[in-house]
Amino acid sequence: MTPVPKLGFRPLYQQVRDAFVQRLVEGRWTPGQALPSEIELAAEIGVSQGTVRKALDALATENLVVRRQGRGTFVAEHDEARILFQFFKLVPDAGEARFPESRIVSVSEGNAAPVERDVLGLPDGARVLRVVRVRSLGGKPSIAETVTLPAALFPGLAEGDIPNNLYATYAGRYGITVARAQEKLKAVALDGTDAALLGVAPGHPALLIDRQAIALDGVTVEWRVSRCLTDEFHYMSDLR
Amino acid sequence: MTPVPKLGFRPLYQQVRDAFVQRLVEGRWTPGQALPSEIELAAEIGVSQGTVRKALDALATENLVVRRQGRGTFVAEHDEARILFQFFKLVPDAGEARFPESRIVSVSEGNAAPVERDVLGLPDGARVLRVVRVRSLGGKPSIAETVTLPAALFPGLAEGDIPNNLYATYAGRYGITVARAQEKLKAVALDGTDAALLGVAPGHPALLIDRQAIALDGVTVEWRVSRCLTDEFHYMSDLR
DNA sequence: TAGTGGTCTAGACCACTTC
DNA sequence: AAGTGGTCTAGACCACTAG
Repeated sequence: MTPVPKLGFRPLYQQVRDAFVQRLVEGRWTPGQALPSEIELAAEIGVSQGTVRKALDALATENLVVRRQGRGTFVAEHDEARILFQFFKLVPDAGEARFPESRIVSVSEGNAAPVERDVLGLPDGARVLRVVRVRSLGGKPSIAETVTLPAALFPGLAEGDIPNNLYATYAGRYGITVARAQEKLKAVALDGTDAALLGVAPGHPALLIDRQAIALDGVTVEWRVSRCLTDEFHYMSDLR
Repeated sequence: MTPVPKLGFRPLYQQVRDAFVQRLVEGRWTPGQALPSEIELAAEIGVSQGTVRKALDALATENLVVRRQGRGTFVAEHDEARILFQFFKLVPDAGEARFPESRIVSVSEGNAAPVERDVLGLPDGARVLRVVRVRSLGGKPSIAETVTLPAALFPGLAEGDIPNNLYATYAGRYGITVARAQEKLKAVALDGTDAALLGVAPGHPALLIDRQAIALDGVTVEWRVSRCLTDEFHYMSDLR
């Protein structure tokens, strides 16, 4: 007898995890909501409590849910505190991290340029929103950034006020949860435009952050390029 | 009856994990070595196999051991591939990451300056080694860096050749395993000295990386300040 | 074929929160 | 006191590697 090599083998708890992610994608479970207890979920799906536990632990590791002993398991929210911790790595050299304030410079819509289509994975002729804003840390303009979004994903966003906490808005108004982001950092000299926005001389060194934000379903939903003054701030990176 | 609040409660599997880390610190388990099987460890310590498993899984998450199904659990090594993946975040804009070559500029020993004592947690009067080197990526000088080490931890290092892969040497010759690192990034303009080392004009923008490397026992064993050209490279950071 | 880590289950008990 | 997630155990079976 030849043993059958199960090539498509995927552990049960990962299948359960995927099913749970699907519920998040579809909005059946929404941010802040309490999930059913492990026992209930296990009974519903027809697996043991331990398997449900492994699936939920995986989601907790991915910061998609928060587990609180004695209380329950909750869908993670994009509140400022969480974003500050998870997605905002620019902190003061001395003192505590704060969520930056924003001043909108311009909002526009147009046909996606080839670069934008490439980064966001959009088809020819797709339209994008472009938000340019200056963000201040401790009252001082410190970040000049351009946020590029697929217009199709965020209908009506350009008409209203652009909120300060974008990720909370993606989740709350559009049901899109940013699960992770990839950043590429470079050191550059500021051009005249950005220097003026930040109130420094042209040529001033700045940290260039090129970020792609990726939603639960793996789709890139935002391209953000930020130029940051790092005279009194630094980008924090933990390696382990 | 009042239930006793166990303030110092620490799960068994974490205590087991700590005991295993201790073996690593003491060199009873050395890089590359195969650990006893889960069953043997469980029998030796007197806990269940599941508890040993949780402890080993924790160590694997911390990149201190590597688990290979069907083969065993091994102490992680500081080979170039691992360092490249874990501790070296500067990659070419196009193409594959490579381990950089090094050219030593100077090696010196002296009394630790106040900053150095502060960063490395050294007492007054302690001595340090300072290594200045230029590292090349793809044949092009791209990183000028100063590595500062407590002389007491690395006796005789200054006399011999300074190897390219420092972390492998810390582990192999001195039994010191770098477990994690904290990096602070800034954008700066290069001064004349560094610009000359890297073959660019003074004032050229560079990515400043200020790294503290922390050993298994939590002690800071290295302070490294690197100035990196990012014209053809970027620093990769994954947020999740 | 034997030995390893990986998965899955079932059940007992503990720590924490809330009522 | 009840309900939640967290720990610990014991055992069965699976997937992978090596001799």
